[in-house]
Amino acid sequence: MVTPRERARERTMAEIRALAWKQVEELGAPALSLRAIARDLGVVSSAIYRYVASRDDLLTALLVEGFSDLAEAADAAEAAVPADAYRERWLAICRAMRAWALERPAAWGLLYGGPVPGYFAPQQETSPPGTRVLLRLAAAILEAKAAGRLEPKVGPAAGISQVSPQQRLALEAISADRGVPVDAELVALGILGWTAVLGVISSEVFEQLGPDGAPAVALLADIQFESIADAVGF
Amino acid sequence: MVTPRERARERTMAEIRALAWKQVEELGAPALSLRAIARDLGVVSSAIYRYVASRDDLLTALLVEGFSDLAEAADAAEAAVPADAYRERWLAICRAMRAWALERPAAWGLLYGGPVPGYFAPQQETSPPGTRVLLRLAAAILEAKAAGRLEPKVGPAAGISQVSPQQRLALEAISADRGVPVDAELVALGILGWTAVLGVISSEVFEQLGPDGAPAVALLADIQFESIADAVGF
DNA sequence: CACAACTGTGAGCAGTGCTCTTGCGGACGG
DNA sequence: CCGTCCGCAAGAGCACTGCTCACAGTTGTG
Repeated sequence: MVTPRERARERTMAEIRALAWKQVEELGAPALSLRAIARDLGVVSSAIYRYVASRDDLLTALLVEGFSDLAEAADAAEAAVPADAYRERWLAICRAMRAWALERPAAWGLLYGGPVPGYFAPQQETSPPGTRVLLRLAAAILEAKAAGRLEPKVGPAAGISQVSPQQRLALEAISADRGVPVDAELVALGILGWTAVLGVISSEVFEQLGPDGAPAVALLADIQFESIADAVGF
Repeated sequence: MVTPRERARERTMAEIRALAWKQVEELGAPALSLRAIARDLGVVSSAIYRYVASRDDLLTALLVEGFSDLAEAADAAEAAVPADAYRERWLAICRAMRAWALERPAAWGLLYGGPVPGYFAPQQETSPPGTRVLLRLAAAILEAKAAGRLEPKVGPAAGISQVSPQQRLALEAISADRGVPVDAELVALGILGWTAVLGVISSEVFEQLGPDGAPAVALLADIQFESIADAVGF
């Protein structure tokens, strides 16, 4: 039983989220203003607090929504690739992440940029959607490994350097927490890939390569993903 | 001829910058408040504007100072390593960057995190100090290559994938702009290393790996630098 | 129908960046 | 040595922010 009131409330909530995204994408995450949303909504400023407890509360909601949206884009891209084309699955996710980030740079900044001042994300809420993409990438690596189709080119997994015993213990404990027991070398490899991908995308989105560095990163993005895939061993 | 007045002014300026850094490191970059600085300085709020034109102006000054400080830390670390130990030079810079970032997380966020809302860095001012570290890393690669001591393990430079003709043209134009003509494969490799290093450090500093992901990244940071060095071909 | 829950109003507090006018005091030229 | 002038600080003020609270109106329900 859904009353008209509930329907109206839900519509208002959706409108608030939409306006909030608009603000974030136009002016950046910390410029998010509840009063401005109220104005756009044609309502007095204090009325907003009937719908959202605080600015941080709204920010958390956006964060969760953003992570979920990104994860769904990645999932969709991955689903379009045969399950046994491990490298292509991994690359498809990377490319989907990049496309999403370029389409919504401020949203990417909200998710993976520096922390918003004074705001600390409640990890119990943001963590599940926030790790979805990472887990998909990890799954591609694990499945490739299980199928004997992974030949890492760098790091300990390639036999170049070594994971110390303490590191091994700590890493295996962490992956066991996640429910998927894997060996330390693979965890190291997965995290290397993840951080490298984040670095590639963030460098492009945040324009961290000096004046005319941006076009270079743009040109190279796909080559970089391929290179990381090489390194991981696909 | 330096008047006492100028000395006093310079002292006040330095104090303002110090207080500003303190605020940035305690509360984050966008929480930087000129009024708060004035309070700490024991002066009325408007007096600050005798020293700094605007909040953005101060932010730019901090940005330049931060980049320079980081670059000097990196230079010092590199100088402690023999010039022909290319891999170690490159690793020393990476480790210095990470140490600096962990020591001053908010400062790292200011330099390499998402852009501060509403603030657009004047690239002509921030770019020269901002690219110093990148150029040092690039120099290590170039010199290693010249000495015949570089064997890339991934990407086009390893012959795995290819740089398209248009990409080659664009990349060589860009590196020519910088004054150092190098071939496209090396540029791709250098940028790959740079973005990967940024990704590793930012992931750790910004805690982007979920709840207990941070310790894993911390444990792995050095292994990741080694792996990236492997990939680049040191 | 009456009561209760929900929604919107407007005033108000404390904080922000930034501008403007006013006045003080040290530095400098005659 | 004195008067002028300029650098500095003060304080009021504008427009904005998040957030709270007492109040009024509307709507749903026992």
